[in-house]
Amino acid sequence: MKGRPVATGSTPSSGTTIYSVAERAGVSIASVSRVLQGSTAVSEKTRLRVLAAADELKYVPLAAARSLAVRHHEAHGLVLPELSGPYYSELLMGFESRAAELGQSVVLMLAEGKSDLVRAVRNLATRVDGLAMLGSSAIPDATVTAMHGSKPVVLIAGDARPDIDTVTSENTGSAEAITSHVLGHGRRRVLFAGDPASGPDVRDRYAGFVAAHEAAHLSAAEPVRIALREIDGRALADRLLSGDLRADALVCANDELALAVMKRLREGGQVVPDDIAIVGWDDVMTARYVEPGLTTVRQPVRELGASAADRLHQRITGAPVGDGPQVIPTSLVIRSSCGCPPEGVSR
Amino acid sequence: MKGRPVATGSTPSSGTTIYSVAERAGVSIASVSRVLQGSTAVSEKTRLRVLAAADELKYVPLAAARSLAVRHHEAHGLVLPELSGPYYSELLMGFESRAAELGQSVVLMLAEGKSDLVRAVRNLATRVDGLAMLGSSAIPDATVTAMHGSKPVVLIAGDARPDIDTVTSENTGSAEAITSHVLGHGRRRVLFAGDPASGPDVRDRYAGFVAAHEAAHLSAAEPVRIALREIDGRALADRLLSGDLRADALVCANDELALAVMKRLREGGQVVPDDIAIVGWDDVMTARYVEPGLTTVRQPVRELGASAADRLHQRITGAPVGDGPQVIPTSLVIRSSCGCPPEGVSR
DNA sequence: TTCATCGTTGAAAGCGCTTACATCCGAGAT
DNA sequence: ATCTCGGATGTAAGCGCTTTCAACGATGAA
Repeated sequence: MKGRPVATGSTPSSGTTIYSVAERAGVSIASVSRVLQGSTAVSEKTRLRVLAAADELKYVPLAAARSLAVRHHEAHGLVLPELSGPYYSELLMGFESRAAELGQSVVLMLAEGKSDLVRAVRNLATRVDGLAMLGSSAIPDATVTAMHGSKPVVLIAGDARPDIDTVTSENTGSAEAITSHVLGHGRRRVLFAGDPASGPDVRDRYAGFVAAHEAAHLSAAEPVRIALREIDGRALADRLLSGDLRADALVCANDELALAVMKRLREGGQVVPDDIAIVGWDDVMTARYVEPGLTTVRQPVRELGASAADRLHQRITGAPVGDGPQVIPTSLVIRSSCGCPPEGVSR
Repeated sequence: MKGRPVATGSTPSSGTTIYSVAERAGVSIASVSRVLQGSTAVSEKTRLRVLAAADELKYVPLAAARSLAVRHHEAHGLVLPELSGPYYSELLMGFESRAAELGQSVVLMLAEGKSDLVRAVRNLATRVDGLAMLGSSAIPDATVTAMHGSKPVVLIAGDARPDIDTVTSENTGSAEAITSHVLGHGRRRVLFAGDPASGPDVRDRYAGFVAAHEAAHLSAAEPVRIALREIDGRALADRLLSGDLRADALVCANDELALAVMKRLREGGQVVPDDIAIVGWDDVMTARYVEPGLTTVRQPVRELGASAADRLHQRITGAPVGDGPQVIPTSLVIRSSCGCPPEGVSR
């Protein structure tokens, strides 16, 4: 027997190592490891003894030690800009649950407030087998490029780069659809709210907006370049109210913005959709609670997250992977803020 | 020189170990480790050489190896039931950002959908220094008890147990305040919606509800024991509409419920607050968008999360800690669903 | 009875890092 | 010039686990 200090037994589960289990079962640590890994070649007898011992001691192998030995972590990293609103939460839920199914832990990091992001990400990378990150402007390209090459990386809702895996939801098509829908209501002075430069999502949505106009032989207005928060929406509404900006319809790059505009506009005496139609993106909870209900594009964000976890895992394990970016379809949900009669059905 | 296989240099940052750095700097790995730990006793000269080498190689120590050597992980575990709605997201944001400030990674786990939760948690525990978990019924007591004793555990919004650290937001007092407020509007048939058995939060809120009645020499109705989701709210509204239940005011255990009830009631022709007053809990985004605005209790959830991270870290490092459960104050935000005139101010 | 074979098992070598501990060397004291 | 002391550095022993490799019976064949 090796003259090795052994757990005192004072602490229940912490401090119990593979040595304790081996001792208790009367076998070598190699055997313990073997049965716990479900490995080959262990007699049924020792199998049982070890299992019993492990069970009594509530033994769970220390992740760090295992990682060191097997040279991977059984963990996925996820970096998101922040977590307000339903979008990222849903994404995270999808990601976590799929990762868990794959036996992977997830270590999460929020970019917001980190002063040295690439340092933080690089540090995160030392404890996971691969990274999924959101491809928005909140996470600079340099950050992802810095990681790529050393560990598998998948970009969520990011730009399709030939060298990096991407999962994204369909944007241009649904943008074209929702814009056409608005145009179909006879609106002719329609504005797009959101900054195409803020990320691929918004950029593609604006592209769809333009495409819809072209399809109708109309010319699309320049985007109103603002951020997507409530405060920006209020500001936009004020410009509309003051006549600084004119429009009979507004395609907003997300619901938060759309909702904020709508509220302020109504406070200012405008009526939606009669005076101005408004549509958004995401189908947040509030969208179906406001009056009129907000017409919007629903993204299966949860699936997006799950896809990201899947793709990442495939890259890590070296499984065969389809090549192009994976795109998840979206759907239009029609309510009445676009000009449709109330009780409109989603289609 | 040790006859040790050294990184090939083919992969940029992965594969660079402390050995590569040492070699490049022309020093021993001990020295490298020393300067990277900011340890004592390194000459300025080697310091610089090592720093330079590490920088060129983009070296970051492998977390697992370090963990194994120093016997801790520099990571906090967090287990939440799920992530829908703003409550958990906010909590998570607060937790993550404080943890990051403390130099801790956070590994997240969602209870929802895990078939063997205690196994999952026990596994999680092998890669973190301590665990924070939400003290709701979604996470059975057995789970937390299983961990407690082996690693530091802090319960969020859980029952104050003498043996376990708890951070929680104030419930009973604000419940009493909001209930009194409703009573103050002359309502006499007020119902509480939510199941006190579903967790300490709801239980304490109901306690406050009762206390408010007692203070007014009224007798409090039994709680309407339902879950806190939209669907439950709709069902409740239907019972109200059908006359199965009668009330002139409703204190809901969260906003999601309140909002759902309110919407359905109005669809059914009731007017809020004239026919029935409704108040909720959490101050979600929708609460200020609906008509009438929802009177509710705002919890500083983010702070709650940060507190949890703090407390956990104190326990892990063995820092001195105040003893009782830490409770975060809440505030009433008065809008008009309670019967106050529109443009009510929060107080 | 002897030998080859195969299934089981343990010894031991790492995985990459930290950290006593020993060693070395130059500076100040005598 | 010799001795002592202390700062800087290297050596090596782990941290807890996996996994190769060799050793060990026991078994069936010859």
